[in-house]
Amino acid sequence: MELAAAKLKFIEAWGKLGSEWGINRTMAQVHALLLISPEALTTEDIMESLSISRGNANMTLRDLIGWGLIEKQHKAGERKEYFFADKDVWNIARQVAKERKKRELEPVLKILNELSTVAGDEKDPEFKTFKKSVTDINKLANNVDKTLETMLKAEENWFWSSILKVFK
Amino acid sequence: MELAAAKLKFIEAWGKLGSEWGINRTMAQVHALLLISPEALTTEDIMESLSISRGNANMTLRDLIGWGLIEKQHKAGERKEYFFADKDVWNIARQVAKERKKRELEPVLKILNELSTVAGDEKDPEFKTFKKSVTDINKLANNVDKTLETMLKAEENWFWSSILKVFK
DNA sequence: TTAAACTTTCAAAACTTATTGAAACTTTAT
DNA sequence: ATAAAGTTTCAATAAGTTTTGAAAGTTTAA
Repeated sequence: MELAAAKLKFIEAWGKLGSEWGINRTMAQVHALLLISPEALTTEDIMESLSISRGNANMTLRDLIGWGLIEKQHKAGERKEYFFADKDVWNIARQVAKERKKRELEPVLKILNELSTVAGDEKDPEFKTFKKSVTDINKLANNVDKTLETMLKAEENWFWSSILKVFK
Repeated sequence: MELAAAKLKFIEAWGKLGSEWGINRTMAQVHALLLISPEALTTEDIMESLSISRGNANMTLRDLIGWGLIEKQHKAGERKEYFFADKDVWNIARQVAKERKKRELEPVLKILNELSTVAGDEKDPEFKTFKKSVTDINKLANNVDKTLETMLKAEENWFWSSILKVFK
């Protein structure tokens, strides 16, 4: 396979994966483009490579900075802003895990805790079923939360060797 | 908090979480409703509880069956079909993990393997950067795949106690 | 201070996805 | 065989999301 074709395929696949995970396609594609680019790129470069408008490129770049996945770079003597992506895939995974934990898991944990306080008649099947589901989900969510917490602090090699050793 | 209010809140929260995870809101809500319902429900019950149309209810129920999250139930002497959800939260988590692995992770692994075969000049920064990203993502994805594989086979208590023990 | 270079914003348009509702279809009981 | 009960389909529509592009804003150099 040719490098040029492989790049296109990679960008496309990353975009698709992103959209299945609630990250918009363009954002994932811009990230992919920067990830495989050895040099920092300008807004213009990105607009051209992906055939997107200036407005779209600008918003997307801002979002990616907000997710901690890319950074601005200033080149001495140049007006233009350049963007580059952290190339360390473990950092990327941690950064995404951190953001999703904050944006999604934590609000859910908060609600589950509230819902655990519901009072009712232990003889009522409606109450019992509700309580059991909420309690069980709460436990699961807490375990996920603790595991993510560990992941955020961990070195890649240590993390996987620990997990895979136990499970092999 | 009142049981009735708590139920509504749970259904709403589950729906929101679903939509953040690429599962449509209605599907997540129907699942939530069945999860906290001690009895199997009819299409009518669901339509009414969630104020959705017959067509939508029918499609959503079919999708949930496709995900292995709910089942049809026949009551002796009744024409109507009833639906109920597996109440075991670990089973649900496994089922979701299994489907997403199949639908999302496996296609990505396939593409990554194709992309790893790309040939090029080791001195070319374009090539080196591309190759490194693809290789690193491939490794990460394989580790996730193995971990999920273990999870699919595991008992809940064993799984979490193994993970949390190592990480404490 | 001015104007060129560049960035940001946001309302409108394009696109995508979800939902409705009525018609077609299937099953069952008589 | 028929009609009642129930289920499924799908074209039309609604709702939601993303993208555009032009105007407004900002920064820099001369």
